[in-house]
Amino acid sequence: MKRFGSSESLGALVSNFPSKEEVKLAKDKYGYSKEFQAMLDSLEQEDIGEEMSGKKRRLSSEQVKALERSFEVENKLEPERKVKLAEELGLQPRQVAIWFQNRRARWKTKQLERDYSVLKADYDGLKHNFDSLERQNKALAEKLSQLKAKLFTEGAESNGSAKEESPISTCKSSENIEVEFKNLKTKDGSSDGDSNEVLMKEESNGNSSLGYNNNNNNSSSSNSMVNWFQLSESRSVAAGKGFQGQLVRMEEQSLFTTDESCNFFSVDQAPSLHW
DNA sequence: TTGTGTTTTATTGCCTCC
DNA sequence: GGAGGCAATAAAACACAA
Repeated sequence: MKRFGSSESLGALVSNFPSKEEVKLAKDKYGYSKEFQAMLDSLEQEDIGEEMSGKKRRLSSEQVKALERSFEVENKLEPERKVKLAEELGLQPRQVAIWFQNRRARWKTKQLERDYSVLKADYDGLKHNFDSLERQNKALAEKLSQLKAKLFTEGAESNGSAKEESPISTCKSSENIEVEFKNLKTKDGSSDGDSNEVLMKEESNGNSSLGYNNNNNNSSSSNSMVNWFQLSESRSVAAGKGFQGQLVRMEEQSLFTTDESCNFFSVDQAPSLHW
């Protein structure tokens, strides 16, 4: 049934046109004028010629419309429906089957294109976010080294009077850093209660899923640092997912060793993200 | 008009299911 | 082993710029 001879396929090609018998019958029945008779004869010759050459013939727009409607209902074709459709449209059942097959192939291609654009949009969004976080991370690292340098010089100045005091390590303890950030926050006039406000602002900007507000990139580094903490606090409440969520949880659970807090902002050791 | 790219119709070969 | 589906492909029909 799958394989068919050339006569069957040719028959399918000309199936939606009047047969030679039909043309002959009409001539006998209606007795055409000489001119019309000649035209019919030439048509007859053309018809035979096309049948012999086996040219493809496109389906009419009505036939295609009907097939499309049927495809929308169900893209697979049961034998009964195939025969019924073929009868309704004056086509061979095989033509209907082929049309459905090709139509499914076209649909699949389109679907792949749609899936691709969705995935690409997702990827672009994530990449944009990642770049933004990377920039922020860099700025924070720079600020941290500035603070460390400042602290070192202050320590050196006061070192003359308190030599017995334990030397300041190259990296501050996490408690000291925390105290310093708290001071910074109070200097900026912000309080803990502002954290939700930042989050809400951010979410109202349409960055609710992952994003930082990129407009913050040009703000002063102390502001960005404070914002970072505010965001961290807010996100621990908002149960952030993935990378950010992990950072917040680490902070909450005091998982930072002194060394870790030193390296935390290191751009060279950016966390690897498994997409 | 013609060359070229795209779409549509049909064929072939292979695979799976019953 | 027959029936039907799918991927790859051929070839005709069509669209369109030059």
